[in-house]
Amino acid sequence: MKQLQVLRKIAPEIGELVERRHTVLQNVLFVQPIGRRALAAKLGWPERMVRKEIDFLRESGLLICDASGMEVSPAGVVILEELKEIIREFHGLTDLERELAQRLGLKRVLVVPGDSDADETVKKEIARATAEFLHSELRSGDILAVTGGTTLAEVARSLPTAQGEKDITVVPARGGLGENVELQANTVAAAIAQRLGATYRLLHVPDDLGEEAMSTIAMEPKIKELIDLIRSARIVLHGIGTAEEMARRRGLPQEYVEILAREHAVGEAFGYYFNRDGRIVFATSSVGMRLEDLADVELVVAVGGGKSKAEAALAVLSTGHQDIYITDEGAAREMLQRLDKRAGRGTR
Amino acid sequence: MKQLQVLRKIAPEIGELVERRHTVLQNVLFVQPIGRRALAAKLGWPERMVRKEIDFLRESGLLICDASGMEVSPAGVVILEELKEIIREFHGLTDLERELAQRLGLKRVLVVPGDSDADETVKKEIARATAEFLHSELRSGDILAVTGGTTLAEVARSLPTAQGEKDITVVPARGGLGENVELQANTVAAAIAQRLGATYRLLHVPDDLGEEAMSTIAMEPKIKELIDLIRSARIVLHGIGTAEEMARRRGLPQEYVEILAREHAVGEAFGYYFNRDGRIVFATSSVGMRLEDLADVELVVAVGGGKSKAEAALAVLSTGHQDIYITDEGAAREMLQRLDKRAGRGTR
DNA sequence: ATAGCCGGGACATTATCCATCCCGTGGCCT
DNA sequence: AGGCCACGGGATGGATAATGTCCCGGCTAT
Repeated sequence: MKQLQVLRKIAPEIGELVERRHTVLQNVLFVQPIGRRALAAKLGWPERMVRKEIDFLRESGLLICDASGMEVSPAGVVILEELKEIIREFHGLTDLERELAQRLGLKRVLVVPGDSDADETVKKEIARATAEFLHSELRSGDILAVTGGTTLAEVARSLPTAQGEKDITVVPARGGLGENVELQANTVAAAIAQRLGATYRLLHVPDDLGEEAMSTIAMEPKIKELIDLIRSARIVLHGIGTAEEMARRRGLPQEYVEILAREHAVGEAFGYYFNRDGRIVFATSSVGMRLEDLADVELVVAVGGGKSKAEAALAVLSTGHQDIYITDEGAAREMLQRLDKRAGRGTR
Repeated sequence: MKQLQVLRKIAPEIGELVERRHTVLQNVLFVQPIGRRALAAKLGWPERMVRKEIDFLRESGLLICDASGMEVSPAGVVILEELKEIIREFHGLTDLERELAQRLGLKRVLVVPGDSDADETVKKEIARATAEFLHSELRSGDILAVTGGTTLAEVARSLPTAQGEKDITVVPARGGLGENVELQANTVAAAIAQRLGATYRLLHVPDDLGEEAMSTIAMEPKIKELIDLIRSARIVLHGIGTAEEMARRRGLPQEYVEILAREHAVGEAFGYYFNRDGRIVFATSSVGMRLEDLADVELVVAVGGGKSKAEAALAVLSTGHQDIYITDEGAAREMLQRLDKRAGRGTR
């Protein structure tokens, strides 16, 4: 703990060094087997630099090369695991977590090193951290409501495959959202349930229905029962997206996109679009968990990383409904910076 | 602890780096203020290397430069202190201590990093460690018997200046030994006593007396009383020297030197010369603590570092009278190596 | 006053690093 | 089964940084 800080004082370059090698190792692990050139392109590093690190890691036995490319050796995987805590220390993430949690009024914030925008393996790490957290929180009898999105889909893949000794039900937080099918809440819920050995219930509701049709459907006994089940969830796990990207991904009609622009929507979470003050400025017509229902949920976990999502996350989290926020360093630092800027303007 | 080992696996060069800077800092602290060139000469490093580290340390605020040379800043002193444990970890000294203690049948071995032969500050560190250990072991009412030697003289200088709240008596283990006065046991005893705020009794006996004259003197009531006091010591702290060097330092007559050579004397401790099996092959004629008296002493502490003293230390320690041995890494590793070699030959 | 050592700067030389290309090979697709 | 593509590893010339060495102005101690 303290020793690392001392080391950094006497030899600051070790930070860079360790991090470079950690990044290489992690990225190789992520898409192994991979070639040197592809890796260089992926990292945006000069090929020679990648090569140097590769050479070192290979000679250290942390990486093995065969004809098809490079892979992380078992020893490398162990090292990678052990490095995690060190990197966290280097980045001062524990302090960052504490400060962000306090400023956002959350129970806890989890921050993984890196920035999803710059390094896609970071997203995997977020998912991994989320999966780990989820796994430790889930109890028998729980109802878990989840949303869709790339991050959540990744969370499912990061969960350990367990036999269903716990009696858990996984449901989508809201109905189908017109996205790519493997990113839909239904799909994610099913995937998570499968990993957990849990049961799941799906909510198949078209997304582009009018308000009346929607309420009609919601009256349907079987649907209604399911909606009630969703609203009784003990844990809600949802992603956070930027308004812009989500609108694009859902193929939102032009008229609605204009509304979003006019109202300065920046963040999105399970179908609601928020402006930077956390006010709902638009909502997709769907059924299931509503924003106000979150107040009755015991544990609301939000996930989302990447510097570009910082403003979105601030918007969503300022609704005050979340308990836990899992993100990456890029988003976390950007959020703090924006909060500082606002505070500065506020007191001026 | 474990983190350091992980770091070394992923970035072995940090060991070198940290150690270089630590060495510079420690050496500067030792003879500050000192100039760049003098330091380079002292360390035997290229001037440019010293300069690079100096530049770094200065910019980090660990070192300050004025016209008269460089000094370690207060922050540097703190870092230096914190680095000690890290360096110990790097060198695996804890394991080294354990193994050596077991092989030598000692209660405990203390090893400081480095080699006194190559770096004179290491001797200071041995002295420092000895002083610290001594300070923690001394109790009220103790009688402490010490020998002479450069290391022991340094121990005195490393002791904290304390007011004499403890009732301690410091005595020389044996009579005057014809050495340089500030290295004599009497002088060392006085110096240690002064630092501890203790009382001391000195034993002024010429060194070159015949055996008969010596016994006559030993019969003298006041002398006898003092000798008895010495033999009742609870703690004995003695240095270890190579036979060759001690003979030279004491100006031993040629005839005796020949005896030492013929008998393969390698080690020396308070006037006794030992061959590598720990057998006494020669003894200076003096009075005070005899080898066999050590059996009745509660705590016998031997001190001595430097690779060149490894064989001497092995000889002295194989008498089995010592409880604690304080040394440096250079001597410790050399001793282990020699032990291994002997064991190898033994089983062959 | 002066001689010696101090830090800092300058500079040519050397070693290292880096981008880029090429080659033999193995797997994969056709 | 054969050709193609991407892989790792090696080689090379040019850029870049590190290095050894010297000198200078200033301060200190004598």
